[in-house]
Amino acid sequence: MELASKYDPRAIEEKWYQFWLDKRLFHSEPDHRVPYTIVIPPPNVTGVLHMGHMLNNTIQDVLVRRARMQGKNACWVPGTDHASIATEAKVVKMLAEKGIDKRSLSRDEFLKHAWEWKEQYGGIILKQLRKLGASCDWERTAFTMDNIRYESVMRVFVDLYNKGLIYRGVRMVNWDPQALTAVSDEEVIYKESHGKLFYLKYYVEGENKYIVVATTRPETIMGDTAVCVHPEDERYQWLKGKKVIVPCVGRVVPIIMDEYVDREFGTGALKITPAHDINDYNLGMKYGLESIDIFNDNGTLNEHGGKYAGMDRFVCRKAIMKDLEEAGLVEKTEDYTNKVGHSERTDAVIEPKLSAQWFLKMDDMAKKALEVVENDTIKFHPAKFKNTYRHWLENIKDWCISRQLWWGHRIPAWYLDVNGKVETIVALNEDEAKKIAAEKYNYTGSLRQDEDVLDTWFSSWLWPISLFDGIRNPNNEEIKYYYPTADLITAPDIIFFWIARMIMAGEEFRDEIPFHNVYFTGIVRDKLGRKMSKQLGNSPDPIELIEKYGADGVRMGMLLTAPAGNDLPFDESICEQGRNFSNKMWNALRLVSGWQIGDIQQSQENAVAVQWMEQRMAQVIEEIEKDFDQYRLSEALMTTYKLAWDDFCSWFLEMVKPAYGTPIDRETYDATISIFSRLMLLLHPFMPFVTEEIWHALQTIGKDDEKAAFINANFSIMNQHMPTSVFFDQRMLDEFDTAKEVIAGVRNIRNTRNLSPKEALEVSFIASDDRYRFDHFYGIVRKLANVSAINEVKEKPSGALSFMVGTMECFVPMPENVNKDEELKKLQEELKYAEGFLNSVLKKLSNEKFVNGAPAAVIEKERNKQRDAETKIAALKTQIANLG
RNA sequence: GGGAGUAUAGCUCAGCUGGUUCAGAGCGCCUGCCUUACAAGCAGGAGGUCACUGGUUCGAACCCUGUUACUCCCA
Repeated sequence: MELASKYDPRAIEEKWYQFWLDKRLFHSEPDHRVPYTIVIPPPNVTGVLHMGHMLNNTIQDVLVRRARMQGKNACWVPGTDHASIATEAKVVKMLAEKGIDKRSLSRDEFLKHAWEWKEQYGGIILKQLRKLGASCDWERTAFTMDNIRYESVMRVFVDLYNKGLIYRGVRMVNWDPQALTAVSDEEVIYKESHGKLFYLKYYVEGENKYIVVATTRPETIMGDTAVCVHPEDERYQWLKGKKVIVPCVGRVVPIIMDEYVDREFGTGALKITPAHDINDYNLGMKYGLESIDIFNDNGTLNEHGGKYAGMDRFVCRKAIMKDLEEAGLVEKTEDYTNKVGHSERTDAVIEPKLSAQWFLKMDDMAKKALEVVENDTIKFHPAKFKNTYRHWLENIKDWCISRQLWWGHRIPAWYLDVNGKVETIVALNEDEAKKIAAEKYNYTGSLRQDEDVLDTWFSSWLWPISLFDGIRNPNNEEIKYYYPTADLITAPDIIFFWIARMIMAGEEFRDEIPFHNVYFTGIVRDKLGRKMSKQLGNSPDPIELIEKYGADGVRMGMLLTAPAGNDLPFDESICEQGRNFSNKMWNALRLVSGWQIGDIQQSQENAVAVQWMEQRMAQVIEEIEKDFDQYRLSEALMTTYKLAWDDFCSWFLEMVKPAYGTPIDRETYDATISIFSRLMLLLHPFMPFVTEEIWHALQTIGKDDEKAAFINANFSIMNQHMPTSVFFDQRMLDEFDTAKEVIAGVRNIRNTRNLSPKEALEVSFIASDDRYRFDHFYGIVRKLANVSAINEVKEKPSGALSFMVGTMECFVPMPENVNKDEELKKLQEELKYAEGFLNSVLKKLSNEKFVNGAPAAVIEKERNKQRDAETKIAALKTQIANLG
């Protein structure tokens, strides 16, 4: 069969993914094997694949595929989350485009549209993951709002409510006036913004004096109910006990004195608006101030806004400043830069707002969640994220879990009026609630369900448990088998949103951690170090990248520059390296598949080549295993890459490659196929497609009749056993390293002296010491450096060029055209370096403190260095003398 | 404002417990090659005051002081 000289991934990748699916090779069921479980960080159901997903899921796939090949029962569970705010926003927009106003719909009607939308457009991302090669168990695909997950959330809510951990209260929340919902503290992004600091005059009641108050938000003066100064501020002692008039509004409010005030900021006087600032709110509680809410939910002013009622908050700011100016109530205006909170979802400026919300108490859960990370029951890779984690958990606040939306898990709380008092019933469903109403309150009328839904994270925090139905059926076989999961792979920006809370849920509902290791990926940035985002348009389309470089190429590109926890400056050209590597492997296959096998004896060189390659492979496998143990995936890949490209292709194949038109012996051929196949196994987790293709080809070379049967069987590289490290002969590897240097030395001389590679050279050497013996490799040196003879000599042959391998001097005959001055110069430079080095060693050895203080082994090493340097210097001096 | 992290070759990163000729890898770059698997390639080569400063030590890229720059998190 003829193979194309360039590897074309397209058809091949599609073919094998379908093959894996057809044979259900990704599917897992509990059995006697050791489980290896990963749950996917559920992407937003509205999302499309971006580079962050590519990185994240490539890493997961590498780990899962490796575990599977190590004989574990690997299970990677995929799914999506319902993303309340994002999805609702999309559906509202879609409806608006059809001319439908959300407000004209009932809740049920709206949800019907939302589900339709989800069925039609949601989850594209999961299909895209297939192109990447993700070996997810698709039969287990879950959604945070499917039946099992929905009911799990309900149960958890009821349970926590009954434990007294969930409560409803009026609190200051982060209000998103665009999405019309509260968002959690974690969903607020603070951005630097250039604004103004306005200095306003508050006249003292009944006097012609005033106090100046600085504010960035003059529109909130409608809600002012006090002015606060520091009790020790000498400038304001005269105000004690007095009242001031809020400019424009005319309201008379008290002066309060509290140490909270920063005397350095502005004028040291602070206006207090308890309804619209969290700190003001706290002061309001402390001093019993009135709280006047001046905003509507959409960020316009309400009836308390007086003449500004109905105006948007930012329009109002301008209008009110104009009026204040005209009334002479503005002292001055300064430019001012401060951090303003924006909604993570809509980017709207967050409005602190008092409202009734549901909260989950965090104190006890936080304690447990912190402990298991602190004591390494759960390991973080890299460990530096423990600091961030600790800091958050030690300063944790209760979690606001309600959202004023329709799309999501509706809060299972029902209200009823009993003797003019509102009672709350929390139950799994309305029937249960009615039962309770009847039993507890003897009430049989209708109930009113809470209008709000739960924060999306309130379902994702259960993910590792609810995926295996462990909330509803805590003792089922699957949860017992798959939980706790092995590794969680995610970006550090959701360490609080998700990771911490999953740990809490694990402890709370299963009394067990949800995973053993957390691998933090970096954030994918562009070449300029900017975060990739839709707005900037600096993110390449992953699907286009895959079409261009192949999934294998892109996977390799992503992994190569992605050490754990480090940001990843992504440049498309690194995918090229991956594509080139696929091509290299492909061409190795082309070479091997073209070999004719002859009925001949294995040569000594080939025998040694095979032996050496086996040793080298064993050595590298050990390194790879170490890399994986430490979650150093990019290093593991680079190590494998070099084994394949350098050791296997550049060295081994060149050693055993038969001359054109001649056959190879059976023994070497079989060994080559075996080594090549194992190489593909090692590489498979990183590059699943090309390795499956080549592996299959290798098993069936020259056996066309067996091919079909082979494919029909469930043979796949996926479930072969990953080679493990075995004992290897270090001496042999060292010997080869010497041979390699001899070969490089000869090639270098050819290169720099313009000697044809076709002309054979004779090499001789003086072995000063046994460390540099390379007896087994003479034949290989002859073949790879085109050397006609290798002779050990006692003295330097006359008329020869030389180079050194360690302390061994090697010689090749001096070509005619050699430039003696240049040779001399080179030798003298080398000599100078060697003498300098010797000096530094001698200095150490003549230092009494060193000789007395350093361990014996270190001193011995220094003495060896001294001897080596002296040998080398002597050799160089002779060479110089001979030349001159 | 509080906390954390990073700084090593042109770029992206390794460098473990301070001690081999320890200053490394990949990419890029330079030179020469279309040598019957591969130019998506082969062979060879050049590149660094380990951010700066002071200290500890017989010995520092590594430990400690301070400085600077950048990044992230929290308020």
